[in-house]
Amino acid sequence: MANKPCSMTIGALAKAANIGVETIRYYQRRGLVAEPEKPYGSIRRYDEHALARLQFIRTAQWLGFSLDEIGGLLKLQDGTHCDEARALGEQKLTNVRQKITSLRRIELALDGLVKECSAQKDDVKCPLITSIYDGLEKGTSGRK
Amino acid sequence: MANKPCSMTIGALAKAANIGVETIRYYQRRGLVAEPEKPYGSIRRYDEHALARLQFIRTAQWLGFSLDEIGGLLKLQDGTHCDEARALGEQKLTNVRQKITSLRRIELALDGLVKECSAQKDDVKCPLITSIYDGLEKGTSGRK
DNA sequence: TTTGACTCCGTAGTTGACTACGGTAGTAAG
DNA sequence: CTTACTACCGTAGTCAACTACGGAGTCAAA
Repeated sequence: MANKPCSMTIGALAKAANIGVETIRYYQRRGLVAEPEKPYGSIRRYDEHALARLQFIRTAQWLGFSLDEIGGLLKLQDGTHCDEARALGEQKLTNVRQKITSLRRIELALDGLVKECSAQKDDVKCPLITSIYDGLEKGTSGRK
Repeated sequence: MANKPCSMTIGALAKAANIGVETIRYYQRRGLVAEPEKPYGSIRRYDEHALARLQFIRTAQWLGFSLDEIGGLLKLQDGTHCDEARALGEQKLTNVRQKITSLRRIELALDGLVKECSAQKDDVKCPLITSIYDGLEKGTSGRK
């Protein structure tokens, strides 16, 4: 479990995480990733923890969490407020489950649409579009 | 197959579609819905076609399409571009499935975290949070 | 006919998540 | 030591999708 010191500049970190430097700085301002100490008259250095955190953020983001929510998730990390952490975790879990349910409905709907689309040959109307028009019974959602 | 004229003001339309008036006007500016003729010195009236289109937009939005993409879908309406529509649908479907997969991984992780957290209440550290970092192998993530 | 709600329209503000700019200061290759 | 990159930092701009504002016109009930 030993690993090299692995200290990088913000540029190298950005490259490693496939994120823009400015974006990292933006996350720092938002408090999502820490700014490491800056040695007097020198430059900040980042390690693989910073990288892991950036990757976490990207993943969570892709999953549909906002940066604010991700901030909440990340607070689970310091472990100092286990109860709070658990509450947050539970909340997120509920949230995640809702998202899964919602996405599954969407999946079903899209799958049906695409299949109908492939099935129809030289019809005048595209079933995908007509179906969207006809409403396809979505969940309890308005938008987003 | 006959239906009443069903002409509404923009306010009534908004209410019927459960959308703000300003949002409708915004869609008009974006070219997603048409502005009906305005009788000299009077007010525009909207029919059930306008309503259908608004619902189409909302549904498509729920399916994960952006307004630009929706504009694209609407241009395919004549039905002669079914293949294109299907391609768009398939793309979204893939996207949705990736999200579901990832969310299920996070669901597992969160579920584990919460359970462990309840199990050992007054420990100094929640030993589990780190596993969010390790546990999320995610797919090919960039973002969004 | 008055009054109050609604329409019209252009423009401007908001939110979330970046992305760019510009000046100064550190760093690394030759 | 010079030169060419970065890094640092604050501030400002962008993009999508709204949302609000203000003033003038229109409609409908009392």
